Amino acid sequence: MEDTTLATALVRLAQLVSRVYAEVGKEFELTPQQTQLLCMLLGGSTGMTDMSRALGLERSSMTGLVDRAERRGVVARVRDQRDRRAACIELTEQGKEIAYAAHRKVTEHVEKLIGDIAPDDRERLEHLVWTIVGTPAPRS
Amino acid sequence: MEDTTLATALVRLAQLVSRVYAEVGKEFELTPQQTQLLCMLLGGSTGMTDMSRALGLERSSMTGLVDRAERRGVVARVRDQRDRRAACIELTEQGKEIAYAAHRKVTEHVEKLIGDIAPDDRERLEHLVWTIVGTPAPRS
DNA sequence: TATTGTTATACTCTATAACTATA
DNA sequence: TATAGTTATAGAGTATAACAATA
Repeated sequence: MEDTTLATALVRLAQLVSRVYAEVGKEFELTPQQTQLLCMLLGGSTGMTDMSRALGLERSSMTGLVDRAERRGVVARVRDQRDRRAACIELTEQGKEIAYAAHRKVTEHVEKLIGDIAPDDRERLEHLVWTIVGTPAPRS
Repeated sequence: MEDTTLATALVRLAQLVSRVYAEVGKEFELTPQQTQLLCMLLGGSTGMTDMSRALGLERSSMTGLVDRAERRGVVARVRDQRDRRAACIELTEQGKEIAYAAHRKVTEHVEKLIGDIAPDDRERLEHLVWTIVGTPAPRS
């Protein structure tokens, strides 16, 4: 009756990783969602609609998320001159520092989670997971 | 500048799995958290404190979560006769049905996510992930 | 007309602190 | 005293529907 399938293992892994966001965020007095937002913005600034798609949220939910992040001084809305409806969400200087630090910590925690697996296994795992998430690591 | 590390891949994987819970939950008119709660209870009934540890939540947060799940008729609090402080959270009949169905759907969605990887790779992945999450699959 | 983003509203989720009841 | 769970409170997260401004 014990469930030992691959799917269940991945679900468990995902839960552990999610908790990393919560723990790291706490160190910076950020919520898990704000931490995720900041890490995402390290990949570049984008508009509200793009971000809501990337995070799987409604646009109206993004408004609140960005409002609170802005109030904390980690992001800023910059109005686009070409399309005056659009807003570009950018990291502030403080936001960049926190985002870098948080990203580094998330990576550290996840590495600790992975533990000491053999380099061969590690490479296989990396390749397989990238295959699953759909953006395979470029052959180096 | 593109981040192709294993840690980043796992973070993405976690986000995809989280979304699966949200999507599946929606089909049953459950929130992602309620869906997770129900799936967890398929493993057996437990007390509030145990559950809060398992989910990484405060006990007071559990109270609310269980309140709402109870109001929906999917779980029930059963008082322990030996320790009259303790409450055992159980799935109702309807809760069991929904939990089974939701668990099946979650598995299906995750399987779809995994896609068509070779059986060999699949087995390797399964073994590696169970090693990481700490409850290795029994050698069958 | 379609799109971008916001507002209004109503829940759910979560934590902290203080509490009750039982052990 | 310690533990199991709840309540009170406050804030964060989220969705739906209706809206404003711009394209």
